[in-house]
Amino acid sequence: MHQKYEFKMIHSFKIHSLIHYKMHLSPTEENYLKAIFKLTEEAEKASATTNAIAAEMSIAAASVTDMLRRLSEKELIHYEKYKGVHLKASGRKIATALVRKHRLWEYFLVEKLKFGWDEVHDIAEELEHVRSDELVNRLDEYLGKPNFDPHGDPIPRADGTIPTRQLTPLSALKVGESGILTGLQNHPDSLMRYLRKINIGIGTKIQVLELHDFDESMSVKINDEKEMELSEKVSKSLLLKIT
Amino acid sequence: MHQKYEFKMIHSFKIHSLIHYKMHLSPTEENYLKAIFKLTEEAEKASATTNAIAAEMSIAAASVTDMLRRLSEKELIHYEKYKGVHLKASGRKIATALVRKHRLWEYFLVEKLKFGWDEVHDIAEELEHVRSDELVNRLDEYLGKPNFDPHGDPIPRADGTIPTRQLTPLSALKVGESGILTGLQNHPDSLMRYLRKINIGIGTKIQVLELHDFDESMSVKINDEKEMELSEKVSKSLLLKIT
DNA sequence: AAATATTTTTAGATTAACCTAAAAATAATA
DNA sequence: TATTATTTTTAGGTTAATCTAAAAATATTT
Repeated sequence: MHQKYEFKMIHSFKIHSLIHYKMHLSPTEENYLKAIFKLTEEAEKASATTNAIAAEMSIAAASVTDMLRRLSEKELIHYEKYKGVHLKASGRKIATALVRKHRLWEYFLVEKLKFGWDEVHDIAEELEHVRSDELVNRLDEYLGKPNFDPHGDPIPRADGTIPTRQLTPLSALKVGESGILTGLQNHPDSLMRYLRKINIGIGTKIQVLELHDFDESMSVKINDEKEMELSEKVSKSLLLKIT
Repeated sequence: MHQKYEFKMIHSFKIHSLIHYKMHLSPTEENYLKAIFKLTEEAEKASATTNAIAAEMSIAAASVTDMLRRLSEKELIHYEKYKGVHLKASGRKIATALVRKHRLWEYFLVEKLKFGWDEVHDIAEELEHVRSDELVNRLDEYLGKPNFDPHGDPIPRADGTIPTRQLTPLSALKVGESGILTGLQNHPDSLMRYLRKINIGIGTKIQVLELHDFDESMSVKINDEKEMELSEKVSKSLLLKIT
């Protein structure tokens, strides 16, 4: 009898640290990993603060602390009290897979279902939590294994690597230079609705005609046709492939 | 001051009974409505019992009672203690919309992503909870507004109506008669994997060659080519359009 | 109709994910 | 460096959705 209990105790270490076929995370937990990914890897910061995560997710800081403790127990993040947080390899893997799913679904929504690029974010936010590797792979195949989503953001590949390109913000161009709009620095709804309205999108050719040093705005020519003014804020948000 | 409070009290009735632009339900609540729909409308029963719902959803009966109280408060179901439950119009609307979404996604998965018909149920179960009317409508359009899903089940239309057909179970056919497999009485995974294995699917022609009254099994000819034996259980599950 | 069996509900707990308010730790400033 | 401000954590509470065990209601059988 005593032997039996001892046997049991010796083997009572944490199982999930050995068997990690597939950890089951709630959509909420996945969203935390995504937020941390965005604040660290994508923004190239060493670590994310509790407050930054709270702001990113629009929840109270106390809730974040709570969840960080739990994600830390699951070995998905590296977290020390008061010291900020970053992803461990296992957490990064899950986060990139989520970004991959999100951007593939956005591609599907725009290319196949003909949604506008400013309409797809919230829907993809839900679709990305559907759990099926087979689904993602077949979707990828069906869409022709795209490398960039409708906003020009890179779509992480199945192996976790992320396609890159050399892009230049429109604001860095000199008079006479031109390029093709290929990505955005960031994409708040307001910017995307604005670009849609003035008919600028991924693939649009933009040439700098004139620079106004008073407010850093510029006059540009769109697709060799229309002329227009772009503010500093907009020109800094547009990433071009130089032609 | 007193007046002000009185004014407030007079207007403090339940708001959700007036403003029902779009009630926000959790996936869990949606699943209860779907289960009740399946047990009443689809099975043509007057009402569903607590135990039946619990069995359908694989949860404890006590949990069901709890939820029935809450769905009843939201005016989605008609529920009296110990008397069983059925959907109110508002609940039925939500349930049919869910079935519509589920079956459209199944159609997408099979027709576009080339999944087998026995692989799509669980994935569609998640996809059906993605909340966007625009998405469903565009998906419907993209798929060519299909009326039946890959299992032959009717896809409810946007207006809530459900396409119908006159189908006959294979078990009711006499020797010599034949038809095209057009639907299934029910579709447990086991049946679908079996049918896949023996190469029978929607559209397959089946002709009765011989009836064996010992066990109610039958010999049939498949697509005018292959002969095989089908058990009573299988022949009762296959719904044909008589040719 | 009484006894027994079954179904359903109630009571009381648990867990995840949030919250607010207060306390503690860290960072910034005088 | 002492004080003040900010950030983060802790403490304690809430709600949704589940559970088990016990009680109550309904149904079935003798």
